[in-house]
Amino acid sequence: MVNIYSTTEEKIIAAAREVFIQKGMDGSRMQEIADRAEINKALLHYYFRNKDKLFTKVFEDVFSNVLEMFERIFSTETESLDAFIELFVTNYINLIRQKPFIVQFVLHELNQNPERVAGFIKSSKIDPGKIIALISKEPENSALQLLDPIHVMVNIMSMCIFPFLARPIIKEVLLSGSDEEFESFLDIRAGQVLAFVRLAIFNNNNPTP
Amino acid sequence: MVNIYSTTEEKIIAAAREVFIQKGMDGSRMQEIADRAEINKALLHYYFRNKDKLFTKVFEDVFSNVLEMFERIFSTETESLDAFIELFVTNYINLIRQKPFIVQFVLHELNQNPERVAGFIKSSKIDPGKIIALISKEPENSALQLLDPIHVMVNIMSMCIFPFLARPIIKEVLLSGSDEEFESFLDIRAGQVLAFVRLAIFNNNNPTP
DNA sequence: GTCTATAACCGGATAGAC
DNA sequence: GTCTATCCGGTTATAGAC
Repeated sequence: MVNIYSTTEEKIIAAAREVFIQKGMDGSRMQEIADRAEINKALLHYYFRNKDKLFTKVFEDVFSNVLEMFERIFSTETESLDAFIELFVTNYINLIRQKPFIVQFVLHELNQNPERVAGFIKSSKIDPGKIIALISKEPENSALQLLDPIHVMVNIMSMCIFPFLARPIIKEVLLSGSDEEFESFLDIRAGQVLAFVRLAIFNNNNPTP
Repeated sequence: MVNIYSTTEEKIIAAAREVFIQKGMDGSRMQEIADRAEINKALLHYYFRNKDKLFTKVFEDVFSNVLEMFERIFSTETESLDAFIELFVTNYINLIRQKPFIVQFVLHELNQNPERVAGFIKSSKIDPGKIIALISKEPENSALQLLDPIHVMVNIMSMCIFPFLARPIIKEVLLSGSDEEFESFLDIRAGQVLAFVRLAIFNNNNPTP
């Protein structure tokens, strides 16, 4: 719930985040946000003139979390493609695991408002060209000569993100329904993805020495 | 748009599907559905007592599309794991490409109403155990001894579905923004996923003879 | 079955006191 | 800054004629 020691504005944002994430922009009610922030509705409008501005604020806060992590990863110097992929996969899965709601929230907004989200990414310091280049210059004996670097990039992202979106299906249908089992699934997820990718593109399962 | 030769009920469902898919349950207006079906609002309530019942009807129709395809795939006898994966990947990507809206729609409902969707799947003839078993009994020299079959299954599904969810990001950030380029991306997607999976689990890129 | 008109309600937003 | 009270537009849903 909402920390009672924070300022009113922080309480509002925290409450709004909870509600917006769970119900989406259209499904959320200003009344519910006010209740959860333990203030009244009028005060919401005092701090953020209307629902749309409040939503935008919350979205930008949440999305900047993702962007910062990406920027951190993309600006880390790595000695090899393998090292970069390891960095990417482990950090990404870790972040999402800590804040699983992010994925759904961003994806929903992505489809309501594609230009806005794409704009955010483009105006960040993230440069996917860097990895595409890294992948492209792998030695000729590697499997990467058969694969399009962009598809490889998409493959890696897919495997990191998708399980969090399909959580209920994985939990109920592939596993046997318990939360603990899904957590165990996540415990080994990064390792499994990494092994899968290494087998596909380096033909072995060894990290670069 | 809506076929003028269909019955009123069909027109309503077609119109409702368009609107619900684009705006979600909460974002949709009965008025817009009525306009698009070229009838008036009262008639909506005559055929489907309320918005919720109409939504449920539309969702069940759409979701049964996916289920039928899965059931078809899962009941096809294949001679090898490789053949099964090829069947799965190509059919799945094909279906989604024809009806890209399905993914987002199902995923949204999945998170609003996890039990319902999981229930649908469970009560279908789909048995993921069959593939898990197929994967598990691969020869000992295969890479599959290193990988958890469930994760392999999730990997394959992720790579098929995710691109349709992240479409705007792939289009704007990884490609250079044109729809044609995204379509070309999709043209080779099934082949790329298949090659990636084969490299990972069979150590080569050859279909079973 | 289909329509017009309207009831009933809900939710975002504002006025104005403190 | 925070509250109570209220307005007002929009949306679902129904009544009732044809």
